[in-house]
Amino acid sequence: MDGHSGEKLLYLTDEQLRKGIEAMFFAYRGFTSDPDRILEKYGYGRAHHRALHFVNRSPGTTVNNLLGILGVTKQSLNRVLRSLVDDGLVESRVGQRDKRERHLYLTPSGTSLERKLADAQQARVRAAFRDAGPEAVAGFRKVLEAMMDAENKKHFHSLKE
Amino acid sequence: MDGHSGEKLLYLTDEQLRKGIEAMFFAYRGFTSDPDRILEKYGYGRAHHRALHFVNRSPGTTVNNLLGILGVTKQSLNRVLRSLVDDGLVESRVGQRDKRERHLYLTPSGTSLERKLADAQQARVRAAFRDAGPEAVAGFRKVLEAMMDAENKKHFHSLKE
DNA sequence: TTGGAAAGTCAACAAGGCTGACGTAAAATC
DNA sequence: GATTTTACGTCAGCCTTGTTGACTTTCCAA
Repeated sequence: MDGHSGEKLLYLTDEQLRKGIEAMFFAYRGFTSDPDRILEKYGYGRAHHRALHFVNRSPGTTVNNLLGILGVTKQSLNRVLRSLVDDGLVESRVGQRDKRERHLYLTPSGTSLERKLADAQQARVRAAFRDAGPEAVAGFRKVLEAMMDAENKKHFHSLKE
Repeated sequence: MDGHSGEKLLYLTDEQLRKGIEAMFFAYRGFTSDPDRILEKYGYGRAHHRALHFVNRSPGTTVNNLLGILGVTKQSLNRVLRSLVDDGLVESRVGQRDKRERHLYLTPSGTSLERKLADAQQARVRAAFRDAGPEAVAGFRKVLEAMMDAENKKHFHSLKE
């Protein structure tokens, strides 16, 4: 028996894993709650937020690229995208080189709502980061990245910074 | 200008906050994907997983307590709970002291499915924890806890170590 | 020139949230 | 003892957001 190695691996016990899993569950609820409240006032949902976020992050992205990032069907994305285009928050431009493609951009009102949602969400994350400190934040990022699928990790790294 | 403090607060810039937010989004997808695949085979969804998880964690918990933890309406929970009871995974016992209450327990088959789901989810979390190391895990937990609502933090701490 | 990729659309369906209303039993309170 | 509150269940209906399948149009590229 090696008491030392048992001590070192405390964070891998069933109990600790369960607590980590529960932490993800409860934290994710807080994570989405502030934007959710704003979206409700606009008659939008989380799917609209995600679309606005990633279009803002990669202006000119194609629908197909967005599908890969969001991991939903085109029918599902199209419904969300259509309402955003109809409401004048997103502009869909036919591709120059390849006219089958649609390139997506936020309009000024789209940018404005995205900013509002990001502010709300960032306020909570900023507070959490500040409270936890830089080393905790580094650990947080490290664990989250290790938790991603290979596919999602690719998308994650393809986004700037 | 203070270059030093700018350096120290790098993790609070807009870019870093956005990356933290995106990390949560992509990681949460990985986090739920393994149990989701198992649930599908049983004709269940994430809501069933959550119910099984928390009933397992607090055997004998009341419906009302579970409602608080899950943060959904009783109609929504009831639909899920009914199917689990009908399928013989959860047992609902009338309270001894207060007969209005229903106390919830996993049956052997309920325990078995919960174990299977937990194994799948824990495998990924364990691998992520192992890769990231104990200090990263501590930071991960610290940030997640700071991200929770007061209400959720209360629920989180009420669950046994 | 033709095959296939990209995009859009229609229809139908399911999970899982929600509100509102109603009923029942039991506990708590007046 | 009568009334009110609590805990739970249930019916009905609605919404968002995911799914599959089928079909069309456009248009690049082999």
